[in-house]
Amino acid sequence: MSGQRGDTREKIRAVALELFAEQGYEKTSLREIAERLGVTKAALYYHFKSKEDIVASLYHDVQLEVEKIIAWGDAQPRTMETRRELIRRYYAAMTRDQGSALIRFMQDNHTAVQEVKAADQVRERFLRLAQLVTDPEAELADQLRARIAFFALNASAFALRDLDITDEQRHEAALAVALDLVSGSRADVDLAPG
Amino acid sequence: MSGQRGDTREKIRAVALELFAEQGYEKTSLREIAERLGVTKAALYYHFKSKEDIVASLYHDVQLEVEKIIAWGDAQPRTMETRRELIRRYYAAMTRDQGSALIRFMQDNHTAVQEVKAADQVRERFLRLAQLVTDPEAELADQLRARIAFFALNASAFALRDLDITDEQRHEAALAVALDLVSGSRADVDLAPG
DNA sequence: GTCTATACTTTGATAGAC
DNA sequence: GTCTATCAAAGTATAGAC
Repeated sequence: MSGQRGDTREKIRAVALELFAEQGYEKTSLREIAERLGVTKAALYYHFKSKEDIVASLYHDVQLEVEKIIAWGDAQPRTMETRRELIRRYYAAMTRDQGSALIRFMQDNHTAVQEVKAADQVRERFLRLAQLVTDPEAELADQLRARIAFFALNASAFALRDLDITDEQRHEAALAVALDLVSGSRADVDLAPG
Repeated sequence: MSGQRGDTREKIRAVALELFAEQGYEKTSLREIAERLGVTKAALYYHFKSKEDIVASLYHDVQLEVEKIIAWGDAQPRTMETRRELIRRYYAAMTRDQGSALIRFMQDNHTAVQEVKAADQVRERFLRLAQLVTDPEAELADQLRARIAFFALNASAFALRDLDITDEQRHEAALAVALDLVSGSRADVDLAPG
């Protein structure tokens, strides 16, 4: 109750993320967000200059998160173990607090918010992440396999939703598959870790 | 059958798919579709009872396509070769004529059109497809690996878009990775960190 | 059966009062 | 910092022309 000082903006972001993740960006109206907060639509426009500006601020958080992982990766030797650690760090980021909701939302709505500059930047960072786990000398199929690792983490919720398993079991399986994918081709089993 | 006047509905579907795929479902207005066809918005409401009804009719096509593959798979012995052939048939369906645009659109906009019953049915059919390539006795990670095969086909365009390759090269790599994923576990690889 | 004219409702957005 | 009032454009709906 104390201090609705500067946190109205944060509340808007929280409610928006919740509703966006639940029903999609376009299906969520500003009236809905405002009503949930007990304010008027116009009040939102004091804190954000547009609806897209709200979603852009959400994307910004994802970008910072991915940026940290890339910065770490850039400073490492380009070894297999670095690649595997990149997967682990991405996995950690997307399972931590709201990271999952954010990344899932971002992936789900990537056409809806196509023109947002922040979204483009995030996509660009994802590509950088993909490049970090890719050996450009490897065969195309092997490069694709490594990059698909990130999608395996993201897609696991949908791909396994008919199975009666816990979130933890799913997370564990997703990480195992992702690490497997990034670890090289099936032909060359001699790619030892480390 | 396709007389001069029965095909307005088809023209609407074609223009809608084109615009939806290009700029997304929500970003495409009925006015835009109508103008492109030289009719009024209201005319669309004679052929379709709502905007969602248009997209539902598009989803219906995808559903029929996937349904055919499932029907074939259900009639086969549940062998490894059947699973591999399921991947090939799905790959063929999504690279044939408009199949690619349809499936890509569907994947890109799956939150935007979440409440469309047809979309739910398509998602349900995808799950059925996933089950057909899954050995329920296998370890969870291996089940996920097999199911991720479909995502590898779908995600290859995004995952490799920084590489200077032809569509054919990408398709070939995607198919190779998908067949690899569906072909079983990689128990021989050590998944523990360094 | 096929479409237009018209109007209704809700959306994202702006201006100005308190 | 939030409100009221208002806007243009969107999706929707129906009456009626041909």
